[in-house]
Amino acid sequence: MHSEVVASRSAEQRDSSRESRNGTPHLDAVSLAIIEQLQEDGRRPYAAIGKAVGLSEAAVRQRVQKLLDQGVMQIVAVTDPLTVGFRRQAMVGVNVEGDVEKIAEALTDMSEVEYVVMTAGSFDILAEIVCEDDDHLLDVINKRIRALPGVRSTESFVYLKLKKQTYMWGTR
Amino acid sequence: MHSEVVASRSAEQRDSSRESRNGTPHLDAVSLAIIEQLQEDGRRPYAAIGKAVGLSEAAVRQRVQKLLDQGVMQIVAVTDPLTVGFRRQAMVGVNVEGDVEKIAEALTDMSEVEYVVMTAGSFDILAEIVCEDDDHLLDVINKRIRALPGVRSTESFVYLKLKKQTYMWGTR
DNA sequence: CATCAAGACTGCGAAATCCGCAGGTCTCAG
DNA sequence: CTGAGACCTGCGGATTTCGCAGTCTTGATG
Repeated sequence: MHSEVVASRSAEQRDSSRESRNGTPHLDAVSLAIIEQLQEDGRRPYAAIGKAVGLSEAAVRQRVQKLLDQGVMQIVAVTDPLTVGFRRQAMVGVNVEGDVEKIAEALTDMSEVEYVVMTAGSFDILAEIVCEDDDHLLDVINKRIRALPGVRSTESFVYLKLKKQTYMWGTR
Repeated sequence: MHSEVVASRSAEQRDSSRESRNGTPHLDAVSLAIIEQLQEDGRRPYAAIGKAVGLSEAAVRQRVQKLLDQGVMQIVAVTDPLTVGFRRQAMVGVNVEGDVEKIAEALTDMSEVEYVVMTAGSFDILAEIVCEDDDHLLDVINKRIRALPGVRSTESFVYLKLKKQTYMWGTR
């Protein structure tokens, strides 16, 4: 039993503050294991996590706090907005001429936009938007997004039904 | 201060177990407020939530437990897999001939697939996949997804950079 | 080589939180 | 009128969280 992550301490343990080239903090195996635990249950007690990854309660607590502070992970409640009820949701593919980053930034600033990712392929950006109703959705897409200078075209995919939503990478 | 959700108790308070036509439980204003609290911080103590929404600690605890049991929400750690490091991620649009639901089901069963949604528009399904590396990604898209009987075509959008990821609907 | 600073872990009380459970209230059905 | 169901509050006891002091290792410095 006890699938501990031994990690032998003298190894690359000490470098969880080192930065990799893209500016994001390096994560060792123990932190990954902690994240996995919290992907299963965001409220799992530190002591239980510690037992699972082979660390003391206090150490886990310090690591989790750092991961949160660094923005590497967040512990939140997630729902399917459609299930919750009164919303319209859609994915919007955007084509940009000029500075893609700038458009992505503009989308990020919209409160209706939950998710923005820059992609390779026939869209430059994918953005997920959550709205009150059809009118609101229409307004955001046509009046706000298409109006951004540099947006060449958009294509919308209105959500009909969410079938899966997990956060379990690493756990396999 | 104290943005309490009064809810007057005699009103539509008593029906949080009633089902709306699509089989999902009805949520009253108080449960929504609780979810909002947990969208800000998934580990917020029940007593603090109770103070914010005007309920006792025990009542909040019971409601949260029920929301989790019903699958209306989950409390989890979320990260950007790309930030965490060693992964390739992509959104795949799928066109189906025949039973869309069945294909969606098949995608749901794949561990690399994190997110599946049925949509209206030029794709029938959007699926987000998380992979170890390019080989793995290629394998999943070409060998596994395209091989499903009923999949007419797919189009992939490889993630370059995640710009935004929030869970704050309702909080605005 | 001795020393010092930084980073990470452990141990440990005190304070806060979580948890189960025993009522109490209200509503609806019979 | 009565019972069942749903939801709420209050309350101890068990757990967990929290802050902090102390230890150990690593790496830089004189």
